[in-house]
Amino acid sequence: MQVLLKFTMTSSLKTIGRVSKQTGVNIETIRYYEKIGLVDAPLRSEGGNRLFDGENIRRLNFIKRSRELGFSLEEIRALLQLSSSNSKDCRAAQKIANAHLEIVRSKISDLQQLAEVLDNLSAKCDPSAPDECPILHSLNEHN
Amino acid sequence: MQVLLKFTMTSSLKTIGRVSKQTGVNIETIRYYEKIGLVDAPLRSEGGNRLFDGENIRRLNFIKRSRELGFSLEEIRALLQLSSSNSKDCRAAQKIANAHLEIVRSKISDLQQLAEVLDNLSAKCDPSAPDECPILHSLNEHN
DNA sequence: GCTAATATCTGTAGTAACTACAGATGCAAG
DNA sequence: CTTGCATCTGTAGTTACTACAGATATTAGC
Repeated sequence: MQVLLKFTMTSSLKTIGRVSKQTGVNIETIRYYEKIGLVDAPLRSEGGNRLFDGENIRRLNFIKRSRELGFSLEEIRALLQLSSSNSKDCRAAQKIANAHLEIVRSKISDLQQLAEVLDNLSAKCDPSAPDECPILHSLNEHN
Repeated sequence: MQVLLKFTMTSSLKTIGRVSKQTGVNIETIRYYEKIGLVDAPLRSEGGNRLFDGENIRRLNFIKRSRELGFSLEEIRALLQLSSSNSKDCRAAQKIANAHLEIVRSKISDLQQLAEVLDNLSAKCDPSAPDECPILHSLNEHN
């Protein structure tokens, strides 16, 4: 009890709702990250509510930013390890980022081809012509 | 039995394995499509094995091509309806395709931004510098 | 101090579009 | 007629969450 008071004075622990608002990570998602061991379990109040310290929050922000860059949770798990290890292995981090970049680039290329095909199909459509729709036709017949 | 024989003579029914190879749709996936009602249940042999006719196979090809264009199963469900309705509603098909095209374009744009950020981060990396990795740094600090 | 309202808790089930089994049959070839 | 491959059903796993239900915790107002 006294220990807890000391803590709140020096490091201002926050409830999950506040943390969620501050980091932009959904409450359920925070609990999910804890469940799969992506973040450490935070302290608890007497009644059992989670209380997050600055380090907990920093990690959530790290994850949030990484997700925004499209990293998978497993990639993030690796990045978090690199980040917290004292070696700060830049080479390893770069490797993960480059592998991810490759995937992103190949997705872009796939989607660009898709967009072109779809665009062509749609352009050929003449809604006033009652007979055959080029889109449905193309899906029905093999190229 | 006689009916079945007649059928096999005129329309050459195929087992799921053959159909899978012919269409490139996985066996389990074919069964899955049947389960969710995306394709009709095919005929069955006396022993209970599925036997696919030409129409079954045409539908699977339609779905395969649509998936390759990135349509969701629900979009495909609608396209299949349009395709089999006697109206052949081109306007409706074009609407689905255009909506899909929009999504694809916005994904491309998102991914391009991602690629740029990742590329910048990776480029700034100097693996020989032992101290701070720009990637990890960027993920740790808020922009 | 007490009550009402709000926040949080755990645990489970649902999402999309499959894939991967296990254990039981079907079927075709030798 | 047996051996072996193909199929069958049904269930659980995948990714990264989200959405409950029903039970407590906490806080604000009186």
